[in-house]
Amino acid sequence: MSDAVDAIIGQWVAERPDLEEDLWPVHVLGRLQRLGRVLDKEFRTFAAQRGLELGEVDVLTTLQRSGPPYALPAGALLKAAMVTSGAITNRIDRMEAKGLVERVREEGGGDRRTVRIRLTDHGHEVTREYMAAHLANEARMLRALGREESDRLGGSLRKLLESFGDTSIG
Amino acid sequence: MSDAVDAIIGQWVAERPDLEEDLWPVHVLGRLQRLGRVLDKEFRTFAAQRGLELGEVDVLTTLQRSGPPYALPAGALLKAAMVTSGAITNRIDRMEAKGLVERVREEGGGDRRTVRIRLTDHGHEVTREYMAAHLANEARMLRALGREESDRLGGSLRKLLESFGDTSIG
DNA sequence: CTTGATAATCTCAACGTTGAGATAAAACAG
DNA sequence: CTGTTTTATCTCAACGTTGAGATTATCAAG
Repeated sequence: MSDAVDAIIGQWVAERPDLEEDLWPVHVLGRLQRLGRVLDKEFRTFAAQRGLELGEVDVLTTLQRSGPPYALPAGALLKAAMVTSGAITNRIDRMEAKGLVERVREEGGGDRRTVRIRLTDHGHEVTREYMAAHLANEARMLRALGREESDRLGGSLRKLLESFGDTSIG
Repeated sequence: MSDAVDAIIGQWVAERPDLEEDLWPVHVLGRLQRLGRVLDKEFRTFAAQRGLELGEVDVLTTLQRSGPPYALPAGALLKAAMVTSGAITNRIDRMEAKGLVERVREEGGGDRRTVRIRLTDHGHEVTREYMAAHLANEARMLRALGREESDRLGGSLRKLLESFGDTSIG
């Protein structure tokens, strides 16, 4: 069997035979790049059908899995999401308007620069429903691979992420 | 060893123990999503250091590997790049201004709707230099994995891409 | 031919992100 | 204390993409 990346590599070998020995990384990184695009599209559509932006899902799930009191500083969210400060401000503005989160400033002697983003009751409910549907969808997407090969694949991907220094959430 | 995704899954298990059995797909898809972001950033920086946008590299390499006459209709480019028509028009506008490609309309009895995008001599040279540096960079990125595990990993990723129906370039 | 449907590209406003800079608070040094 | 540096967030213009619609050309029927 062959996929789109095999076709691309085939074209390269035909056009630039001198590169053939150097094309092996494309089997991994070309596919990762392509899978990134495909998954991004898939997840974006999935979120849109439920009235959410992918970046908003990111914030919702980060807050939910952080546990009580389901509130994090904006800085923690932008590191977890790997985006810039402008993007987080934007997302929170939108989500606050939707009633999914609320900005909470420290009351007592806390740091008055930080703004904690807190999941509202509505945000909690939306996130719970979303996660259930999302996990079912992910399981479906991996049907072709099976549990055993998925585990092996996950192991190699972990190794790769570690080698890139991606060892903590934020 | 553990990576950022292990940390994320650990948080979920602590907060929602009832989901534990359903979290296994995250080991694969969560890492793919995260790798997508990391690689995107890496490749984007790499391209920017050479004065190119990632989307422009996409067009350049697609044209180069397509072989003589190094010209494709705009429609072929947008399918290969998995973007919409507006994005391709934009990219070609920019790249034409940079002298990397040129729009060529069919002369004789050809289809006068189609616009062929042709790599200029300058575009050829830029692409050749870029590919050499890019492949060296990719080999470096996979050092931690080694050739053998890279091949196994590539095989599983191919299977996944095939199951998503990603089996041809256009 | 003529009509209608399909196809290829371009146009343009809306959208989310980036990245530099502004603002304000806290931490540190003298 | 006072002045400097660092930290946390917000502001805003520029950028690339999306997605719907416009334009122009081809194809299929009658």
